[in-house]
Amino acid sequence: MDNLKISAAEMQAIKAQMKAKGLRITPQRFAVYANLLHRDDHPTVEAILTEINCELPIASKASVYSALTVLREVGLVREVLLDEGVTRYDARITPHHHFICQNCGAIADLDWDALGELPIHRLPPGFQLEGYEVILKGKCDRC
Amino acid sequence: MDNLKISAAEMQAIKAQMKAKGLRITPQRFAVYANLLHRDDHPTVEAILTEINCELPIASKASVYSALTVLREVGLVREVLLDEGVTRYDARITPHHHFICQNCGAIADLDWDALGELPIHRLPPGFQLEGYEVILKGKCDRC
DNA sequence: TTAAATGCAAACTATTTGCACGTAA
DNA sequence: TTACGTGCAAATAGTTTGCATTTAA
Repeated sequence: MDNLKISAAEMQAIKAQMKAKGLRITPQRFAVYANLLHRDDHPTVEAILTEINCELPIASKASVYSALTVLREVGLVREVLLDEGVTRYDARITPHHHFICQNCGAIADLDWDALGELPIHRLPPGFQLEGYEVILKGKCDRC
Repeated sequence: MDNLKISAAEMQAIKAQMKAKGLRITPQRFAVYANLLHRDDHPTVEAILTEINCELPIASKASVYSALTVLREVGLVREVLLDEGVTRYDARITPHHHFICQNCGAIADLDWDALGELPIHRLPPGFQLEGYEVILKGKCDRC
């Protein structure tokens, strides 16, 4: 059912999270969410599809899109707009920033407290701030 | 040739900028760049196309894509990844941040110095920072 | 049992490409 | 004059949709 080696306990925990959001547990949805939880490379739909179908076919592309849509709707995953033309997904929903390597394109998560509180001097009048995200660019450790 | 009312002087200035980058001046390229310089709504290709062809047809969609590609290559315009599925363009190349209204989707520029210097506590070892951009989310003045 | 999810294929949208023709320098 | 740009149409890539079939609860 799944090419990840996860304990039964963790499997239950993941399912519990999904149930708590009112989602029906299907093998496809579980595979997508579990896969996303176990990687930190902000994969595209294509990449998720390849990994979960690696050993034996489990989900179609349409189902991956569908699973991601509901998972996003209930707030278990979010999409990241860091790449041209493709949407990438992330199951890490606690606030954090992103570092993009301009050499190899790698995307690294940056803990929220790696940056201090953002000093906002002046927001245009009438604007209400609800959140922010910083995108850092440069060279990663491997480049 | 163009539905914008710009002075001959400004026209020359724009052409000079393009020539300085080694670009051949064609009506299509000029229209695209001049249009982009005169708006601040980070338009999509579709929006640019509509505006420059508003009075009389001047450019095809392929030419707008082509113009944007060269303009981007020489650094006169940049793309902004703030929207799902579409690439938006910006002729404002000096560093600035973006505010996205989560209600109406409007994208507003935020001057660089509206925010203070970003306090970077700890960057992972081996990472070299070259620049950053902040994306703020909330409600704009009209919502 | 049954409302909801899946899979497939077709539709759609954004973008790219190939090539004959036109034009800026 | 000629290398380069344009326009059109066809190709590609990412994503969405319609519908018959299957399945989780």
